[in-house]
Amino acid sequence: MDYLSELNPAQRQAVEATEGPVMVIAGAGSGKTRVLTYRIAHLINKGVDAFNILALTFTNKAANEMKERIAQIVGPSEARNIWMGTFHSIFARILRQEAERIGFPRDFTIYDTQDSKNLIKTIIKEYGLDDKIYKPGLVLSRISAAKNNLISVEDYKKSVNLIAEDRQSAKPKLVDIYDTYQRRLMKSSAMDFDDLLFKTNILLAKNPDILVKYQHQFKYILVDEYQDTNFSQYLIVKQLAAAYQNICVVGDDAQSIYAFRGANIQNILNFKKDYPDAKIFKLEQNYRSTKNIVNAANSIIELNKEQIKKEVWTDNEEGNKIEIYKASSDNEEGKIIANIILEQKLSKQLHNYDFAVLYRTNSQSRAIEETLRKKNIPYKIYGGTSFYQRKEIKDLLAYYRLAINPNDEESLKRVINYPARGIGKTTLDKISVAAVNSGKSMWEIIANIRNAGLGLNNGTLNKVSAFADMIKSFNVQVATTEAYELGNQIASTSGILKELYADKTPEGISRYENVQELLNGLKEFSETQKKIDPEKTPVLPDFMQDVALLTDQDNETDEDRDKVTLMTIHASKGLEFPYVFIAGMEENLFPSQMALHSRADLEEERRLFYVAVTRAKKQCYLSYATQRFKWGQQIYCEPSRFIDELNPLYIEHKYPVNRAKQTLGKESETRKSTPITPPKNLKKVSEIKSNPQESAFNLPISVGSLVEHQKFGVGEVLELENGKASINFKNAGKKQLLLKYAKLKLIS
DNA sequence: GTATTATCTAAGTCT
DNA sequence: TAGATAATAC
Repeated sequence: MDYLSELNPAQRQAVEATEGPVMVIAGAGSGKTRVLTYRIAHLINKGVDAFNILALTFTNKAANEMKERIAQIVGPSEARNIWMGTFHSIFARILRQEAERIGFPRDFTIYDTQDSKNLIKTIIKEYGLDDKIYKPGLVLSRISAAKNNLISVEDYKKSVNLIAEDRQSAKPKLVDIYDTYQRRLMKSSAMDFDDLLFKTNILLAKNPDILVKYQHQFKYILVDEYQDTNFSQYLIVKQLAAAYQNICVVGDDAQSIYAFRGANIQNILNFKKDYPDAKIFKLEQNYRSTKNIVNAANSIIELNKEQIKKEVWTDNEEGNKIEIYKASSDNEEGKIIANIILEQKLSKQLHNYDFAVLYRTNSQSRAIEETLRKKNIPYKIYGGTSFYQRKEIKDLLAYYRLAINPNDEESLKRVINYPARGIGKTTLDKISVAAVNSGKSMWEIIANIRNAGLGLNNGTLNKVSAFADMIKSFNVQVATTEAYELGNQIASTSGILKELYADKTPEGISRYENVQELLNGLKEFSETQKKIDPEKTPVLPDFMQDVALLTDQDNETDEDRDKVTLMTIHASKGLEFPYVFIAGMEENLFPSQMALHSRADLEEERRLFYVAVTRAKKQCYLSYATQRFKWGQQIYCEPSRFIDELNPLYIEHKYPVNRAKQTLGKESETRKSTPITPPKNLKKVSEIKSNPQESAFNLPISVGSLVEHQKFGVGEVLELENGKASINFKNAGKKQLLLKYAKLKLIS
C-alpha cells in the first residue's frame, strides 16, 4: 500500500523524519492521526521491530483504532506488538512487571477517584479534623497536584511555600494527610491514578538498570496530544527518550484543555529548548471542516495571547454560517436541538450518528436527554455515571478486587456488609481502630479475627470469620481458576445476584441486567483471550488489570451505532461529527464561573470553545438559554462572551418559530412526567418509549369510579376538583392525589 | 444491627 | 433535583 502518496508535503515530511527529535504542530482537523499511524507503519516498514515502538495516546480507544489502521498496512501480527495506549495503562503495565522493585505486589489495585476520596475522608475523620474545612475533594486535588509535579511527602514537608499556603488556607495538617494517605495506599497495596505516573518516575530514577532496559526497548517514542501532558508525564518521556532521542511529539497548543489536571502547556512551547536540534513541522491545512467553521474558530483563538503562531486554512466548501439559537429555558434548548435534528435528518437523509451535542458540564445532559427521549431520538451519553461507576457494578468489582488483593481497604469496606450480613458500623469501627493501632491492614485483622481480641460477641465473630473464609476461598482460586468461572462463582456466592434478583422495581431489574452485562463482558474477555493464546488460562486478574482505567468510550458496542452522541467538550477531543451542537453558551457556565478570575483560566476556556467548534465538519450550532435549572432552582443567564467574540461574518442569529402549544403552567409538562432514568449509556436503551407510564390526567375518571394505584391498591374516587382527586383506598385509606402525577388504572 | 425518614449539599472539565 | 449522610424508630 502506497501510504506516502496519501500525504501532503508537510505530513509526509513528518512521517519520513523518523530519526531524532521531532515536533509536529497539528492544527485542528489537519490529519494528525493519519500522520501518527503512517509514521508508525513507516517505521515498521523500514525494519524497526514493533516491539521497540512506544506510542502514548490520550485514550485507549484512540490507541485501538490506530492499531487497527496500522494492522491494515503492516499486518496484524506486527501491529499487535506495538506498545500503544494511554500513559496510565502503559505504565501500569510496566509497574506490574517491575512491582517488587518499588515494594508493591504485582496485583496491586488501582484506586479510582471515589476510592481516593473515601480514603481521604476516613483519614480526615481519624485525625478529628473538620471536613468542612478539609473538604476531601479539595484535599485530594492538592495532593494530586503535588504528585503530578513530582513533589513527594518529604519534598512537601520541606517546601516553605506549600506549607505556608496550607497555613494560609487554614489547612496546616494537609501534609500529614498526604503522608498518611500514601502510607494507607501502600498498606492496601493500591495506587491512585497519579501514583501510576509518580511511581514510574521513581522506578526509572532509582533503578538505572531498569531505566536502561526500557530506554533500549523503546527506541522510538511517539506522544500524541503532547499539549496535555503534565510534568510527571513529561519527565517519564524525557527519561525514556534520553538514550536514542527518537522522540516524536504531536500536539496543538490551541487545544490544550487539561491544565486543571496538571497539564503544562509549556511542555509543548519548550520542546525546542529540551531538544535544540528538533525538527518542527506544522500541519495547517484543515481537511475536516467548512471554511466558515475554520474561519470562525480562528477568530476565537486569535484572542489568546500565548500560542505558537500558525495559520489553519481549508480548501473545503464555504458551508453554512454558524447558527445561534436563543432558548427560554434549558428544556426549551433541548427542544430546539431535537427539532433541528429531526428536520435535518429528514431533509438531508442523515443518520443519528451524524449529530453530536456537546456541553461544558455533565449536569447539562439531563435536559437534553429528556427532550431527545420524548421525541424518540436515540442517543448515547459518554461520561457522567459511566457503566463502571454504577453502584451494582462497583459492588461486584469490589469483590473481584478483594479476591485478588484482600488488603484493598476501600473494597473491603464496601462489601463487608453488602449484601447485609450483620457486620455493622460498631464492629467495623473496632476493626479499623485495631488496624490503625497495630499497623496492620484491616484484612489482616479480619483474617485472624478470633485472635484479635476485640471483645466481639460470638455471633459477630462467626459472621466476620465466615466472610473472611469466603474471601480466602476466592483468593486461593484467583491465580488458577478461569476468569469467567470464578467471576460467576463470586457473583453468586457473595449473594449479590440473589440480592439484586429479589428487587423487582424497574431500577432493580436494570441493576440486575447491568450485573449480567458485566458477567457477559467477562465471558467475552475470557473467550477472546483463549483464542489469542489457547495455552494460557485467562484469569480474573487479567480482566481486572485496567478496569479502573477504562472509560465509556472503550466500552462501545454495535448497538451504540446509530445514535446521537452526547458528551462534554473535554470528552470530544480528537473526535469529529458532521453536525455539532454546542449547548449552554452562557456566562458562568461557558466560560465557567470559576475561570473568570485569571487570564490563563479564561484562555483555557477559550481553547475549549475552539476545540468544540472544530469538532464540526459541516455545520455547527450554538445555543443558550435565558433561564436554567441549577440545584432545582431557576436561575437567569446571559449569553456567553464567546458568542460576541466570534467574527460576525461567520455567524447567524436564528429565531426559531415557537412550536404549537405554548401552554402556560407548562411546568408539569416539561419537568415532571419523566419516569425512571433509563439505563443511560447502556445497551438496552435501543427501544426508547416516550411515555410508558401514562399519567391519569386523561383517564375518564368520575366520582364513584373504581381505580387501581401502583402502591395503594384499589380505591374509590370520592371527589374530583380541578385535577385533584380524593380517593378512598381499601388498604391504604383516604388519599389526595393529583391526577397529573398519579399512575392510576381505571377499573370501572 | 437495620430500615426508614429527615436534612444537607452539591455540579467543572478526566485518567 | 438527587444522592449522601445523619437522625430516628424499630
